[in-house]
Amino acid sequence: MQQAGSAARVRRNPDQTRQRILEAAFMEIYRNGFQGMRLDEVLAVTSLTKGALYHHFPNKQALGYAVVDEIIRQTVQAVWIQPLRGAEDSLQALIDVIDQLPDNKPPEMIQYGCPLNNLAQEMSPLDEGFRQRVDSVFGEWHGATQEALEKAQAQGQIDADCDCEEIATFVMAALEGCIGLAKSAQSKDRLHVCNRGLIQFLQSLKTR
Amino acid sequence: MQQAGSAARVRRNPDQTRQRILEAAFMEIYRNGFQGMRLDEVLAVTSLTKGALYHHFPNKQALGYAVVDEIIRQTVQAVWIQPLRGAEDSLQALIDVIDQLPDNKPPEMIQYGCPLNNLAQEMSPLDEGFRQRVDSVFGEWHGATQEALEKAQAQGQIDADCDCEEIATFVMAALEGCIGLAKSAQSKDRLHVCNRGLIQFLQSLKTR
DNA sequence: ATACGTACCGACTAGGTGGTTTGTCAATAG
DNA sequence: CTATTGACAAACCACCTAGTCGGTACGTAT
Repeated sequence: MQQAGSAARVRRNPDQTRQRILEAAFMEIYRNGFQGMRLDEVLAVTSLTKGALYHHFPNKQALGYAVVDEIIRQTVQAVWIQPLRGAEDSLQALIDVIDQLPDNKPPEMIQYGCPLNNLAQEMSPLDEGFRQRVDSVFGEWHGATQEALEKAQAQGQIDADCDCEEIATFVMAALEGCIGLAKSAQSKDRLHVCNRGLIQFLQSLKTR
Repeated sequence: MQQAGSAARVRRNPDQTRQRILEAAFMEIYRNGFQGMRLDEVLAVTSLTKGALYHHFPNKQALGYAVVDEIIRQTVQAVWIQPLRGAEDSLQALIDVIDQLPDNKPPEMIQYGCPLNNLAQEMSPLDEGFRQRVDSVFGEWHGATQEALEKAQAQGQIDADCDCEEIATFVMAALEGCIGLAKSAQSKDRLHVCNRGLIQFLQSLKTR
């Protein structure tokens, strides 16, 4: 028995410590923005100290970058990219993901919006490093969406003269806009309404 | 000759002083967000002092509220609402405004996005006062868009079974999404692509 | 057992930031 | 001309916050 207090954190586990910092930082950024995140709050949540944080990250900016690269990117992959890969009816899969969005991650999504877009809007004009990382995640998402549309097009579900790359861009934009409007209204119903419009658009692409 | 320095600011003009503070604050908020706006920077830009600012506004929050109520609201009216009122072909007027957006306010719109949506995304979860004011401006915008669509519907341009209120919501959301994506890519071209998608959606509503 | 490097602690610092206060001068009323 | 109020100046304060630094304890190789 070498220590009395904080018995739970058994021994040293630097990887887990780093991960805990990342996840706490993500939540703080999600709620308050990057500029609004306070390192002291991250430390309070994790029950760590300045020493631990600055051992794992050289400064606040690097912590923010790591949150984008390691936390947000994975979330986007899980929510938006994985469900499309391997779906037979990829257009329907896309519609399903959008349709089920309001019920998948409530109420945080309504209250705080999309973590990726939040950072994009806050930091893009202020910090080129953030902008590039966020844009890179958008790029992955865009690629998966485009692929899904092209597959549907190859199957004859979508008009052959549709530009799937442009449509994928618009779908992403519209979706972020829907989430953003719902957030500013703090209303899940508004998200439903908005998403219905987006699905209506996707339906309008179908060959008849 | 009662004073040597600062000869330009002729005499006292409280209304103009207040307006200068508001406009400088707007620009700082537009660039850095509300939390990122520094009062000292507003004062430096206006060549005023703390005394002047706190004479006209009780605190930073009230200044932010006034920026929404007096600056941003007017801008939205001028850009989005006025062009729709009184147009004969209101659907085409809507399309025109969207289409000409990238060339109307460059490059600030690309770099910093939509002032209204920026504040919505940053402050909605953090400050209910901001949220309500921003939501109210969105409401005015929504109303004008809905009216334009309903007028087009009454003229038989749009399918009778379209829900113009819902479509208006989606159009606003998609537009904000387009601007946001363009901002995160810092690319005017991306805004063009996105807007094209939105216009394609509006065209798809037309009766044939 | 010893030595060394990694992981982490926690007090401290420097600079920034919203807000306060006291004072000064212009404008206007009497 | 005088008194009063509004408009602003400028120094000041209390607090916050990112970042630093010397120290300590764990883990492991030797």
